[in-house]
Amino acid sequence: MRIIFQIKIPKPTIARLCLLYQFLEQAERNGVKRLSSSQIGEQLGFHPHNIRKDIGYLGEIGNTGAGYNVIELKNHISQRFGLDRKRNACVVGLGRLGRAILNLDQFVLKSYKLVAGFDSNINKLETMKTKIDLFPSSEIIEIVRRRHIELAVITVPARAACKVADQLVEGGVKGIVNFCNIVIKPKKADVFIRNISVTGEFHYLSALITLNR
Amino acid sequence: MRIIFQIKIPKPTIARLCLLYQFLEQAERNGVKRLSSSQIGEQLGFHPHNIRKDIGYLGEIGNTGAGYNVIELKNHISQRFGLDRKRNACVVGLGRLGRAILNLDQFVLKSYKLVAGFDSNINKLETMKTKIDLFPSSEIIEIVRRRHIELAVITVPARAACKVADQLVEGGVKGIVNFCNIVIKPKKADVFIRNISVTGEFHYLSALITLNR
DNA sequence: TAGATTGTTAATCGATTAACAATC
DNA sequence: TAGATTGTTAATCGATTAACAATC
Repeated sequence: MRIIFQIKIPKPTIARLCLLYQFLEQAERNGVKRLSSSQIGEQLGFHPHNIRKDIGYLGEIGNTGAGYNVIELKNHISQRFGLDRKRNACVVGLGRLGRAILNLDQFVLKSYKLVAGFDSNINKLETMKTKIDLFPSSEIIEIVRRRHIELAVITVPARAACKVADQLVEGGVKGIVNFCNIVIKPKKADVFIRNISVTGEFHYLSALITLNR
Repeated sequence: MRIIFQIKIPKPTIARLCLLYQFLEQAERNGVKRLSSSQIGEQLGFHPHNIRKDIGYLGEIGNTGAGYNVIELKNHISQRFGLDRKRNACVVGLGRLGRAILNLDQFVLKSYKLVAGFDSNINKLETMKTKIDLFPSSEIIEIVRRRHIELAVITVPARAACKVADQLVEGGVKGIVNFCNIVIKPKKADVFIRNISVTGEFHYLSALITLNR
């Protein structure tokens, strides 16, 4: 028996295990039953050492000599990382991108449920067709609180993004995916923000290409 | 005078400097002329030490005692990372998300130019209204080659993503933003892939929330 | 059993933080 | 000049890679 609860998992490990989780879902759909650390490393582009070490943080065992059971391993990650919990989410800013995300189907969204969409343009809210409830942005704090929304996607124009983020956090949101072309930094230690934009990703790729790293 | 050319820039540094670049653009728009490492660190959530070290890799100097000139620093990053080069890009998969990206305006896209959209559904190509030239997916390799496309966004259904990526790379694409719910690994050392999905980001945020890291 | 593959400790490598002299 | 802030070296910290005993 091992003592596992207080061990701190490094952030790079968390990121890799999330990737591994997605990979295991694929594998499961394809009917793969077992995978060894070297097979996983091969597919994901990591060293097998690294995979084993990462999995070691879960405090759970593969089968010595026979690799990992795909479903078991997947379940361990989802339990440890809280991916098995249903979480409510919302989208703020219903331009093309926001509407595209609001229309993702439940199969793609997995355990996340979109329970609200927000936009500052009230006319837009009235004319839009969607199964998800829509509200004016002025009601963000209240609705987030009432519907226990933990996660949010921001797709408003850049200048409005910071204010929206503050309101979401005030309502109780703990995680934000910010798709605006702007860097938002969390103001509270228990709130996490991912700043993602097509241009930002293009910049990073351009840098890698240029430096050939 | 310093010898700077052969110094290898660590990946975390590249990522931070890309973030810094975006931040400097904001600052410039807001009329900010100078920034110190502690001001930058404050805004971006890094230690000033780290900022200075990172900037040090550019082999260029701030003003001792007076911080960094916003425009100069921005230019150094863009030159070193090749962000000043115009690069052609394309979008493969013209569902809602793909169309949203295809319609991003040039102000948001900065130095990147979308020069082609692809979809396997030819009817869709004929009925879509857009200023960007559209082609059937079967022509990816040819068009990518002919139009010197370096960057691509993939927004096709997950099962088609790998094949699309292979074709893009064969045509000469060097950087891919994959928005599918699937992990694609680059098959050539000089090709870089960013796997991004709303669900994947939600997973990572959920893990951080659950582990409170 | 023999081969394969894990889990874990140790060794290396790299990145972050600290400190301080240089200097505008 | 004095205060502020950089650039850079050194010290610490953390993560990755290597190696190997344990074991299915």
